[in-house]
Amino acid sequence: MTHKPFMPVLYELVRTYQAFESYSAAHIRTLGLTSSQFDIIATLGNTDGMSFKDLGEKTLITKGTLTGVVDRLEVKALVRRIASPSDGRSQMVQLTRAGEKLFAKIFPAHLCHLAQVFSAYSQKNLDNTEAALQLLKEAFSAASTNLEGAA
Amino acid sequence: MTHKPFMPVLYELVRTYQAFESYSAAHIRTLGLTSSQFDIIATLGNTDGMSFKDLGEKTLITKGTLTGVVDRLEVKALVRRIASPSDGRSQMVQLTRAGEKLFAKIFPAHLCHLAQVFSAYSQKNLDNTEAALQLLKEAFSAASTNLEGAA
DNA sequence: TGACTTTAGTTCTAGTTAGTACATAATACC
DNA sequence: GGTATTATGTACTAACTAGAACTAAAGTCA
Repeated sequence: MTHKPFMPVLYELVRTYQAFESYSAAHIRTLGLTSSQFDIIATLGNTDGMSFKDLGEKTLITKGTLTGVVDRLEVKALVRRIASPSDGRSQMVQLTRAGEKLFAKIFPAHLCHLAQVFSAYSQKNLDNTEAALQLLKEAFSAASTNLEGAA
Repeated sequence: MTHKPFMPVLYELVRTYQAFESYSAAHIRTLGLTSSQFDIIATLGNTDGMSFKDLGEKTLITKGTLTGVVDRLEVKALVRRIASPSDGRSQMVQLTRAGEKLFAKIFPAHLCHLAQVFSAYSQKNLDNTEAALQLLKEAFSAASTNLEGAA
């Protein structure tokens, strides 16, 4: 197996992700946040708050990292921690009034920034791209599962 | 503009990239390297070395980061810095004997690890995915250029 | 030749990242 | 009820990250 026809796909995946990240992060930085911080604000927006566990699952930020990101947002008074009423181990994270205000201001602005990327995309085009990515994601997921089975 | 049909595409892009990164990095870690370090070794393999500038362009690691990654590889005696003969500002980075040996050992192993992801992919499937990603990458690139023009 | 600009790499800062070890709380089982 | 296991969040480490300020070496051009 000397020929590796899948390498261009991986190359494009990485470059495309980096292009997205750099395009998105540059805008978010002008709003005074990092990508991770924006991610948290956006996930908490229009909710009553959620646990670290849920927040980590939605944003794919691991719990160790999440502690630090929430710490910094708490210093900025954009989120607060409150104890879970039902589970003594668990903390809820929710937007403060200032956090909600920031969310209402920057979330639509960022969507608008992103929309510019897709001005030339048809719905069919979007669907195709989404399907291709979904398939690839599942291929990684399946390969990971195979490894676990072997171990 | 309340409807954002492009969001699922971005969601899948991020999840797919993370699935790749986590699948790939877990394997590389068992080989004793980080993803960035592997990236450098793989890029330098089968070359006579290259400048920091070229290495940064190929791996998309920014120069400030690159200094640190190369430092750590130098401590492991896998790469060395040598002054450029033609440019007094420039340093060449090249694999040491040990670095070449490691490259010869782990690069094929990692390709093999990655190949397992694509076992169910046809060539046509690969081509479609690559084309979709390329188009998306160019859309980000075009949107970035528009911003610069506006600034 | 001398002043200005650009380029290459390093240093520094603030932040994110995964992973591991840990304390505490909840649950399961006997 | 008491013990073992599991789950939640925190603390810590090593590494990566972008960005900005800096040094030194080229290049430019008058």
